[in-house]
Amino acid sequence: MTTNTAGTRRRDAAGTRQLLLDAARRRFAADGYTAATVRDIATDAGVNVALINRYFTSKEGLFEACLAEVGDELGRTVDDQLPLERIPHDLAVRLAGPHAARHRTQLLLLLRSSGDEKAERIRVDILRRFADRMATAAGWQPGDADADRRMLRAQMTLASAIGIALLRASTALEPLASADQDELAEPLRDMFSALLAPDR
Amino acid sequence: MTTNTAGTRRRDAAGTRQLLLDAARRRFAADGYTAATVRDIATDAGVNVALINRYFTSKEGLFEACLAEVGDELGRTVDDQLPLERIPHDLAVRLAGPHAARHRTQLLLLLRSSGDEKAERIRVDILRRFADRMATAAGWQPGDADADRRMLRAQMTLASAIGIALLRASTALEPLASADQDELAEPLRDMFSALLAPDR
Amino acid sequence: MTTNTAGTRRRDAAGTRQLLLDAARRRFAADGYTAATVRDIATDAGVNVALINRYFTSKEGLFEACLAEVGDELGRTVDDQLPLERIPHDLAVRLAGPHAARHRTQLLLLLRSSGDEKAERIRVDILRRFADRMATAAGWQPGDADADRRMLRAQMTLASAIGIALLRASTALEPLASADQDELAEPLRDMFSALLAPDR
Amino acid sequence: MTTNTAGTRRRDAAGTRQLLLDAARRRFAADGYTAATVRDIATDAGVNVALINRYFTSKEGLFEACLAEVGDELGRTVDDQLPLERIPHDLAVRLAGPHAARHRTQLLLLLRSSGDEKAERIRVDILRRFADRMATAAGWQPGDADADRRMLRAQMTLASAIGIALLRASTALEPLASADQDELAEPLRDMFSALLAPDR
DNA sequence: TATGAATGAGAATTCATTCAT
DNA sequence: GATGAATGAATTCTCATTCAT
Repeated sequence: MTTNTAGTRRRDAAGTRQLLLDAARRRFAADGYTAATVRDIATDAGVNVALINRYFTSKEGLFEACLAEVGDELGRTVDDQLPLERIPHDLAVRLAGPHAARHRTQLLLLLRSSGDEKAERIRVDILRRFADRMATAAGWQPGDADADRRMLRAQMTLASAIGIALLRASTALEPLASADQDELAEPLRDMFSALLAPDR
Repeated sequence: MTTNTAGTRRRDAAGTRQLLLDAARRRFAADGYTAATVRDIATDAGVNVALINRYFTSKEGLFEACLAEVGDELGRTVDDQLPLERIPHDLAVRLAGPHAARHRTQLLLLLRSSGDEKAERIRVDILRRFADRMATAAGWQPGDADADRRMLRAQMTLASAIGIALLRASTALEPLASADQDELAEPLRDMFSALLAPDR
Repeated sequence: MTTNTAGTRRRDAAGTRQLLLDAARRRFAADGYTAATVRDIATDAGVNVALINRYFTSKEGLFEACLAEVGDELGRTVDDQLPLERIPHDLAVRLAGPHAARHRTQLLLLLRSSGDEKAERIRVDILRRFADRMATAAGWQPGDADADRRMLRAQMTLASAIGIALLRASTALEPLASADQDELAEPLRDMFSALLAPDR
Repeated sequence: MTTNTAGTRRRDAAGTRQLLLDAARRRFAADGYTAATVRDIATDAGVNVALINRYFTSKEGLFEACLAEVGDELGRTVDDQLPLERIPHDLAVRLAGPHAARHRTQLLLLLRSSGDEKAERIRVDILRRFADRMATAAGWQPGDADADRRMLRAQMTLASAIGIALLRASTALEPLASADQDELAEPLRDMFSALLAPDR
């Protein structure tokens, strides 16, 4: 039975919703959509399973809500004006900084597919927006010559970052799995400038 | 499907086994371990479901066999002596060349986890061996100074490649999803030399 | 919905109770006991679900209360002295007259079973009393010769009437479903006199 | 575990299908669509629940199959040429004859609704066909003057018969519930001739 | 009185696996 | 070797009900 520290039932809809979102994001990111069960998520959240359907209609709905939340967070945290030089460091913080656990789920979720069309649209939108910002940080404009090739590079950069996050999270591959923020920063810097600033 | 003159399926254990392995690899790579159903796999292979358990004991066993096969293939195809300069091109071929469909499943499978410990061990072994070869191609030796930092770079390179493969396969993100071999080759070259040959 | 000047629902236990009874009767009659959900009923009544348990203890209790109310209404409206000749017309009014919607639920409810023993007893009592009144209207006395055969006829008459009500309500079977009061009256007259006045 | 008399698993798809259909018809007829559970049905049939989905896709599908089967049976057994005089007797046999249990479920099923559109269409079709045959037995032709009024009478006759079947089956209302074939035949005769042969 | 958050039992359905043929 | 019928565990979701406010 779900009890808060006082031993009484929690009665805070918004709080419960958020507990579910947090637990779901972790589970979906770590196990993938299908392998994550609503029961696991509810247990992690310390909340009754039925509340998932109450608040999010269905498992699909919960997944969409997770994606939407990640979209919002990335929209807020990834600053348009972040200069190119800061991006590798920013990503290293994301991958291995003090709040890596939460940040990493943002990236991982972008690789998790539920098969549902609506969720898929949200996911691709986020990826596209994220890549756009990288391109912008690299000083590229939509109308530039070679805009398409540059966008490809931005997307490859993003894909690489997510791939690194995924391999770090899901695989006991050393030294990658345990590399700390500083160890990651240097190669990331090399990689990013090679991809996003090839001409300099 | 292989049929004899009587029109019935040939009773060919090895052939049936291989049909299942091929179908399973595609499904596991595309859908992930949990989302791929043995029924789908058997149907794709044009074979009775029960044969999966007969030949591979369980779904787990089938997954392990797929991984093992990928390990063998990579062991054979990734040449020890492949010079560093050829690796980006080789990878571009893998990602977008004429047999990309089959090659890509090799990479994707390396990100698919079943939760089973034995499969996990196989998977990590393959990844490690793969990264080792890249490091070797970069001219690094196990005993070198900075061997650890270099191994990290090799693993990040591998992770990036897999991330690109995954995003291409699972997401309608253009232009990345449809980029052809030549379009991929150039940025891959930049990225690989930045990661594997930072000093030159 | 009854509201006071402050715009909040009037706190009127009796009124709320009645809103629930009305909504429940409609739902139980239309959908059957199991298919009718307490949430649907509460929503129809414009009332909080929990009040069903507060006022009627349980869904069972609400169903019993509906039946009891129907029993009361039929006891009041079906006049002992109603002459045989008026019964078909009375029934036609019930089935297709201006207040048919509400009247029909009375009949339909008599066919809806919850499986609960107490409700079942109420239901059978109502049916028996209803059939008794028909027999009485036909001029029969409990002690008559052939009392049993006559009671059987009265019950068959009742069953027929309910069957017609049910088929009209639940099935798009034309012309039965849309027949109006006058169209129903004539055949009902024939049927009733054949069953209840076979000797004349 | 389901075993036949020999203690071995049954391996007869058609037989198992039929066991499920029989059990389902009884349950649906007796309890209604919603109240009947697939688990009950499977247990009655002595068969694993999952086979319902295997053979009928869903509970809905099973219900449709039951209706379709009833439609076929009624199509075969209700003879076009059955003279009017035989119908009441035929119905008495159906309601209270030696195989009443099975026959009665045919009628009851025609009052059970699942809410599914397809099932509803099947149900109405059967009712219409059944009423048509009664009208034909009464010597009526589609083009007759008053065809509509006569069809109404045929449908009311059918509704009455079903109402009697339902009240007999679902309610402990004596003497109706226990009346035997002969006791039912006489009033049925009166009722049917009053409705279907009002002019003679 | 009324509300709505929370719960637990039970529903239908899916799926890997086993077994008889 | 191959087939497909049968099984049981697990999954998502619904629903009546209880509880804190």
